[in-house]
Amino acid sequence: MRGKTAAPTMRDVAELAGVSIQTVSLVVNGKAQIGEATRARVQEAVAQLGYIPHVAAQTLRSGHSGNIGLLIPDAHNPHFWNYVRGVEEVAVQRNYNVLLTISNLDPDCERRALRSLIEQRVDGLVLMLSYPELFCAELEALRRRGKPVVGDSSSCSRDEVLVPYDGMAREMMAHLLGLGHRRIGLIHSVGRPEHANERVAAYCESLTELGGAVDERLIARCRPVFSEAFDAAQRLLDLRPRPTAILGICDLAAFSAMQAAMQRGLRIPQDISIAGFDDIEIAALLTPGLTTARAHSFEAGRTLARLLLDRIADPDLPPRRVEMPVELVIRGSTGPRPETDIWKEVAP
Amino acid sequence: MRGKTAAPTMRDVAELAGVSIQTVSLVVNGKAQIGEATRARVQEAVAQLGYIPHVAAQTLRSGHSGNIGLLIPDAHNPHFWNYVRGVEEVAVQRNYNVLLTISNLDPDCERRALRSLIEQRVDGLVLMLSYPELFCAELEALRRRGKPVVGDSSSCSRDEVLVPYDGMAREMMAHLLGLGHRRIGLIHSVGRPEHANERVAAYCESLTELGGAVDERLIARCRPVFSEAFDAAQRLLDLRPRPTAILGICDLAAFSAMQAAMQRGLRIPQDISIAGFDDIEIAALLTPGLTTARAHSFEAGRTLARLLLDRIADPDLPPRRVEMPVELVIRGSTGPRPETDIWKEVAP
DNA sequence: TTGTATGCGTTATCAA
DNA sequence: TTGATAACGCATACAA
Repeated sequence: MRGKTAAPTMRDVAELAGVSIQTVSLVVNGKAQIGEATRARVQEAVAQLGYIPHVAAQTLRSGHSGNIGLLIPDAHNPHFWNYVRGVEEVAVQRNYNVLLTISNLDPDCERRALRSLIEQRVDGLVLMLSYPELFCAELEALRRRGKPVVGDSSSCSRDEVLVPYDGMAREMMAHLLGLGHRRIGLIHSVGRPEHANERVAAYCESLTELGGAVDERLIARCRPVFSEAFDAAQRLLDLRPRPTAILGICDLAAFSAMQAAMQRGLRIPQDISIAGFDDIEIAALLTPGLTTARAHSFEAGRTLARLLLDRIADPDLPPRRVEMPVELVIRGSTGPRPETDIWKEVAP
Repeated sequence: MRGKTAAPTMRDVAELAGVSIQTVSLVVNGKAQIGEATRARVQEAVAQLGYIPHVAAQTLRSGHSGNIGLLIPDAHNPHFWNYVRGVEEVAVQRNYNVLLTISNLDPDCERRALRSLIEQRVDGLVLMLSYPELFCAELEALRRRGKPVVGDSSSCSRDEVLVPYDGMAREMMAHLLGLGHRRIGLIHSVGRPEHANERVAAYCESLTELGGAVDERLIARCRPVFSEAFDAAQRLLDLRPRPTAILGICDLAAFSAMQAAMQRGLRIPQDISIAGFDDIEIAALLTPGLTTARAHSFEAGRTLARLLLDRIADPDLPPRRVEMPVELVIRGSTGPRPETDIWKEVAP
């Protein structure tokens, strides 16, 4: 009794109910008017056999799979899980499944992930590509085949969700500058140097607009791994004069800065201010709470899914572009530049 | 030029290369020795057309889909994302894809999720069911059809990964009792009352073994949502005598307790000790670091995937059961019971 | 080594 | 309203 029992098919149901396969199909899909007696017999047979439709067969025949593909770059960052939650929620509401792939910021991973989504003939894709320039051919092929793609601005899709990191970064810098900070460290912990460059640009421009020059040493570059961001924070804290504020390229980077600062006995925000981007859930749970710029990632995920599913439903829809609002969340981790400034600490 | 172009099939490749479909199949799958010239022609045709195999057709024909299903209960808890990361990593290594579903601790969601995984004819399932008793029929049907299922102990699967919450809870209680704590609050924030009952039992037994009685008011029950856990913590902190320690049923619950305590100006651990379970990444990032019992969830996810894929590869393997180690992680959030005990605060 | 034929489970087209 | 039949893209058994 260990042998595999094949799953029942429509044929089995049809035989048991004494009808044709076509009738079963119509009943199961509710496609046509079926005599009450027949419908009941079929439904009973379905229940009795435990019949469950075979999606692969449906896909092969009908050309649509009921699955959408989702590719995220980094499974360590809660920010991206929020996207996943949003996409999944909307997909399920509309009777779609989500095929999740994670590129881990690696080009080969990303290629394999994208390819496997295409092999699966997903009905559409939500892509957050780290290496979009590598996949122009694939994306073009998807377009030709009528498979919609949505994503952030890097995905060159017809529909897109814009998270205005540029404006968010400017407001954040205005906040810090308004508190009197001038030596502001930036932890640029990203998958590749080009990432988040609008945030870096806003950082630089905000500083130069005040007449200052950008001190390159204040920009600490590293990979998006906690340990590296922590080291980057240490390097910033070692600078003399020490920065009076540190801005993380994301909340995770800001956390590592908070921890590095606290380990040195620095008080936040009395001795040093720290801020990040994204507003992942724990930003509010830290002590002090982390000042950040909200990326609305859950809502962005929901929106991405909606854009995608709407386009799947109607390919002729005009292109849409949804811009998330800029929203600074000021919490306890930022405060005025210390009166007793750190200049004093400069070694002779 | 907006019309959909159908994806090329093996037939197209065969025509372009001037060979039969069978030859294309052999080349693509590397199944047999093919003449060098023929192989080259086929590969060129594949590249030229951008041919990508159609998984649904392969599934239909071969009976296996190359996908495994994963069901997690709660997308808000990083603990479960660690499982996802682990499962995904191993799956990708072995050329499987992951179909992710989230039940959100809701029975209907869970039913729909499980059903859709079955419809997809996934080759196996990693299930973390919240309502296993509702799905006995489905699980039995999967078993009959040779679709392996792995999961935690609730899934009644042949292979399983055991996270010894019982032992973890006992060690945690020993740690707290050893620090002198006797009035220990427990935040039981779970999807349904039965969940985590081994932890509750260990809590109660550890206390009674010392001769004390369990004060039911010290067990604060709520749903696994941050706001509710926070309220539960408030209730515990309102008790007089106030507990000298609070144990969260998971790190997230412990966080809310930390925040509630800090908002009242209580110092951790001088005034109150706080501990949790799981050791999610941020536990180490908080100030103070959170004492917790490591659930090894990433490694557990990897193990689950390995068990599943091994069984898919060889259904006759003997059943396996992997038990994760008990590992307490003592950080700064727990300390000796305050000398100045809170008894003093008792209202007359 | 390569080609031909059949069927996987379903849907769609056509007849009845 | 219902039934028979073809076709979706691929893999496999078998023949050449």
